Amino acid sequence: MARTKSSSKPSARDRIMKAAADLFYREGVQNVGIDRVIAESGVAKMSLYNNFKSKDALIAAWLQQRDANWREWFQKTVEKQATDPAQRLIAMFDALEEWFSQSDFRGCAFINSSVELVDPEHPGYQVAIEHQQAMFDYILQLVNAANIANPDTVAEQLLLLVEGSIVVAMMRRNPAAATHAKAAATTLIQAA
Amino acid sequence: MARTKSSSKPSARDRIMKAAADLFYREGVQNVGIDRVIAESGVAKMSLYNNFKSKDALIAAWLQQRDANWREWFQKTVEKQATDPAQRLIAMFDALEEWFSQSDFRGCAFINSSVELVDPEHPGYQVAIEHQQAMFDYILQLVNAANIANPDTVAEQLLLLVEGSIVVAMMRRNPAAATHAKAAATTLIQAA
DNA sequence: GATAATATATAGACTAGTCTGTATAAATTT
DNA sequence: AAATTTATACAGACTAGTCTATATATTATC
Repeated sequence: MARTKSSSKPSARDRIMKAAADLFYREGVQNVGIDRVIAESGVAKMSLYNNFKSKDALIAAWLQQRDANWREWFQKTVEKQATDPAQRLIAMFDALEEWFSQSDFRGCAFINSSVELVDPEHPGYQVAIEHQQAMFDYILQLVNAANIANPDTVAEQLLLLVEGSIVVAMMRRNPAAATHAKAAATTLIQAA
Repeated sequence: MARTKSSSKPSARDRIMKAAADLFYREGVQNVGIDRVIAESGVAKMSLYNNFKSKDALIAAWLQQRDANWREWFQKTVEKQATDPAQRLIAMFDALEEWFSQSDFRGCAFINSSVELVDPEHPGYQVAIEHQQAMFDYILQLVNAANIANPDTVAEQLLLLVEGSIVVAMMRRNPAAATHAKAAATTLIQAA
């Protein structure tokens, strides 16, 4: 966290990012106004607009940061559970279940934001697409390392299970979707 | 469509429902204001509030109608393509591909609306959950008819492929997710 | 068939509040 | 003293929903 040199309190930018992260994820980018973000972060409105040129820019910055943080958490959680690539593919769904079980789980920030933003040209939508692509790339990398036949096809299939389980877990508010996705993934990997 | 006896023009309620269906699906329930709906439907504001007690009620009514219409289309499309239950399960993904390929495809109205509405207690969110449950019930019915072992588990897995392919097709604006889901479904059904 | 009663639809002003973004001046920090 | 951050006010557009009053149909009664 960037801090001002001698002060003990995080910079305005960091406080804004933290408040935006909480509020945007919990209630959605369109349901949270700029006034809520500045109230929660305890920052003046002009400090927000000095650090971000618009709300859309703040949304994009939040999604960029969340993409980095979330994928780092996901990959670390997967990789500490197994070393074998095929087992790591399965471990993805244990990581997902852990995520789904968190009390503040409210689905995928990137799916949610693309729904809310509507316009694929929105900078935040672009980050969301890149996040999904990064997830695919990670899965593909594991599939390749596991020497599975038709790696691209299998990676696409596993991506569907990941995204599908997120959506189902969110709507039902029930993490069990991860268990079903794990079983399906096991079958698909064994068949390939 | 309900019409007044001698007039040729649809009732105000029908015009509102049609305009709401177009706008809400295309741009999302939170991005479309009541004024847009009345402008598009050519109806007075009071006609809207005489027919629906609030915007939230209109959203719920739209989702109810879309649930009925969409599932009727889906099941008919599936069932005219095959009579064998196992083949019908696979045909679901051909129907999805047809849907994904429509130029106005913008994902699942029920996933999208639950994201936008946030609150699970919102009447529209409830309809969305019921829609997903109805999709599960339909899949389970076909799985049972096909005499597949562990029908509940397999139905859950196929639901993940359905929902996952919708989300991926939406974000990428590419219907190919249906093809991958179809291949995965074939594998899962054969394995069971 | 003419008239009266009822329901529905209309236009548009209006309330009271939200939204993003800007401007300004005082207070604080370096 | 200079730069940053603060609080506050402001602009202008948008939000859901209410209200009144007029107009047009449909239906019921005579």
